[in-house]
Amino acid sequence: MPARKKLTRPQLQATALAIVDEQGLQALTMRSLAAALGSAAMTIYNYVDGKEGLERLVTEAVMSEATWDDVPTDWQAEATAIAVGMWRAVQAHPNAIPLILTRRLDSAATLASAEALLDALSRSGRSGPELFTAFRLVTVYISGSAQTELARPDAPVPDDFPRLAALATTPLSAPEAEFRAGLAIILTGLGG
Amino acid sequence: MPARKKLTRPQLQATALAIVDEQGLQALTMRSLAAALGSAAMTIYNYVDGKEGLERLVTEAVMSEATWDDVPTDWQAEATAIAVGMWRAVQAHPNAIPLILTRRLDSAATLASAEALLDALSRSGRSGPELFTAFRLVTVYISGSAQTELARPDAPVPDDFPRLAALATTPLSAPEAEFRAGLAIILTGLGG
DNA sequence: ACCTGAACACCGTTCAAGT
DNA sequence: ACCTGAACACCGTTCAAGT
Repeated sequence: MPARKKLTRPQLQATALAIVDEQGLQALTMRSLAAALGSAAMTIYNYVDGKEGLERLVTEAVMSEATWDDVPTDWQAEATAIAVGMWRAVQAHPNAIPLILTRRLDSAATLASAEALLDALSRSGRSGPELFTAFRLVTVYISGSAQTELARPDAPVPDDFPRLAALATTPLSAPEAEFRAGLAIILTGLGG
Repeated sequence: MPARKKLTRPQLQATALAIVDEQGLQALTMRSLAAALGSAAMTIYNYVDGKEGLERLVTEAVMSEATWDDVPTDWQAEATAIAVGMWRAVQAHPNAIPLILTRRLDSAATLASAEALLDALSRSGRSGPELFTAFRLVTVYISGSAQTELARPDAPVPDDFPRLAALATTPLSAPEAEFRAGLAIILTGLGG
């Protein structure tokens, strides 16, 4: 009588993401996930390759949420649509952002978005190293944008930095508008 | 007879960074740092605000290494020099990159670089929200570039992603050349 | 003031035993 | 095959005691 599988990977994935969304990244442990699923801690190891595999499950879940309208347009509009789709997926799970920033993103879902973006960028006429540079620029911008707070320190800026202090008082536009504005500059540089 | 200070913050900082550089991020613990300094684990708490304060010490150490030549030139050349200086500081400490990506960078050293970059960008004629967007774009590109591997998955790319597969075989230019190429596109978009 | 060892409440993971 | 509890080797941090 071989033991039946008690859980499924999608089940782990959904529960793990829920824990991260609701209680933060540090609340996701082998033990907490197992408890939420009503099983023993060691059971998780039958579905996932250790803690790192569990974290990969979370980044996959986030990136697979990326969607965009696929109406045929010029390459800039399409690249924008895909980049915004990926950005929105990340922003929907702020607690997972440190994972997105530090883990390798090579799930099928992420690769599909990357392939679509690459296709759009190739229609700018680039190929080979130039295409690679353009692709890297846009993807780096997407992931880097996840960490918006980098630029805006939350502690008061010392007086010796007048330009930063002035920046701290300029009104913010909405996060997505800000993301689109930076992206538009990149696309201009790419020959928009 | 009040107890004398046994350690100094710069001493902690240098030792912590050395541990990260030589043994990786996971090797930096309160206990390992204390042992390297010949004192008890709890002593560290007299110099630093817990583990998070210790990590801040490391990011400060890395970012304070950023330098650049300050010869008067056009704003694009100056922005490039500063950005490359920051990029080099980060690349010199690859094991610290996850910390750089996820921790708030508000040490005086980082703010000084940011102020200089902002000054260069303001000479493009921008101010207010437009200056903010330009600044955010460049800083996001710098930090995002720390994670170069994002774009290039190390596992073989599945056949359903032909463009990514093709990209995986295009020759790499040197990392700094790649960084500069992307930055040049951004500066073109900013009206180079 | 600053230092320290012991103890506490956690981790991820190994191991041996169950079905 | 898959599940599980106990145990191991760690963490960061609290506490009480030293100087």
